[in-house]
Amino acid sequence: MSDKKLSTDSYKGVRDFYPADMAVQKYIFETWTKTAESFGFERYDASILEPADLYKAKGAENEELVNEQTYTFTDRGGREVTLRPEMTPTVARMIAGKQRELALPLRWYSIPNLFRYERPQKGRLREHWQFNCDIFGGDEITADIELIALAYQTMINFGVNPQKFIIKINHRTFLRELLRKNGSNDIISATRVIDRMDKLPVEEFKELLKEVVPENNVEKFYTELNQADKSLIDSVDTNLSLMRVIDGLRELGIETAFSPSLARGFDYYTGTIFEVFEVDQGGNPTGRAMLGGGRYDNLTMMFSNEPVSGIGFGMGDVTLRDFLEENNLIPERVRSTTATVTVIPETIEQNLPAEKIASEIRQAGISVATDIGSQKTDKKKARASDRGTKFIIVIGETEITSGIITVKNLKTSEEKSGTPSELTDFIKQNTSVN
RNA sequence: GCGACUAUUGUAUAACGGCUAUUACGCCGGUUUGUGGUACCGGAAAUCUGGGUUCGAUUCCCAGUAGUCGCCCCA
Repeated sequence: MSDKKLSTDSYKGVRDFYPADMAVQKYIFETWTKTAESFGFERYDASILEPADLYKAKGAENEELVNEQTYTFTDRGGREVTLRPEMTPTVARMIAGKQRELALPLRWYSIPNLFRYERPQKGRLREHWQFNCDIFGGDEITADIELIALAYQTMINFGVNPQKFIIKINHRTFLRELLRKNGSNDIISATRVIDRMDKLPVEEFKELLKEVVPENNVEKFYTELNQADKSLIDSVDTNLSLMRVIDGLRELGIETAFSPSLARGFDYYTGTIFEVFEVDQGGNPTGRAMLGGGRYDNLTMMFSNEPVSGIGFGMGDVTLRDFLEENNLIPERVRSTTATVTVIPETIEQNLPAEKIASEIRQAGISVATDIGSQKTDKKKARASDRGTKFIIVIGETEITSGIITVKNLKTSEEKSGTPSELTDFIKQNTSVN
């Protein structure tokens, strides 16, 4: 056999979830689900496959995204298909499809896997899972407040100290007016430049600003972008909702940081925009945004003439997981995936009788695994202990003929004998105490 | 698409250009142990691929490949 074997590596930029990884993933999904549902959000999903037109139709400004950063292929019937790179067009399609029967406002969430074709790097892979929450319709100000409160609560439910993150907030209309006031006429590219402020050295950033506002306005504009001050909002005077959103959140006990330089990349945002960042000890944002979102108008435009507006955010599992691990926020219990009870037959002949006993205990709603390996009993016990099972039951000839088995609590070394049904209470009591 | 860096058992690592390539964890087997946790003994397991320099290359050079981290872009 000299033929070349296949590599066991996963495809570039995607992950294998071995049980230990999957346990963490499950914890993340469960926390997302629990939080969204505690706000009355309903879950939806769709296929990862979408007609390529869904993304192309969004307009020329997304050309790079569609042509270079999606997985797009032709199916056997000659149709162009794309692996969904984001959830918004899909949810817009779904809403437009049932617009007549859906009563607004709607609170919907989803945990889709999304794909983008690009070079993997820290916090960015080719496939990731994203917690997507949207409120469609409803009073604009309150919807914004509620959605940001949900974003906040998500962080809290992961056990994150509020000192460890910051919610940056801004408003697209405010940004546009601020730019106009400073003499910019190309809003779209100006927004792109502004979005990079925190990434670039000051002088380099100012150089870029010269391309979007008149040179004699650069200093003043730069100062304003750094001015996290509400008086700046008033000075722009556009009758904005931004103030009311910030104040409303404060009433709910949630502090946000007004950030004139927050822009976000996508063009479909029209109102409130926000991002959540990790902060260092001095309270300064670090790294990549963990969560981001904003308000959009007329989301269903490409499907119908009846406008539906909303506000939503997305939170990726890759960045979140990095953050949780770096901050030791993944509870130890999450990592243990072993059954509560391990039944250990002494010989292979006793495997089947052991399965029968395991089955009886399972009837009581207890998770039970049987170690059907060929190792010696000692090895099996050691293995069960290493894997974190709470109880072991050794099955030998005596147990099978008598029907009386002995269960041992590995933590306390306490033992109890009896028939399987007599022992379930003992197991349950000790499990709940944990 | 552009750039920087890295590549040694399953994982993490060590080795002035020179003995049989180190150590830990994990895995397999054994002894000890109160029905496991401890301790001890033993075993399998690696220099990415192809060239070059050299008496001799894991080590130096070149190319390829792969990965990591940036840039671009950000859903």
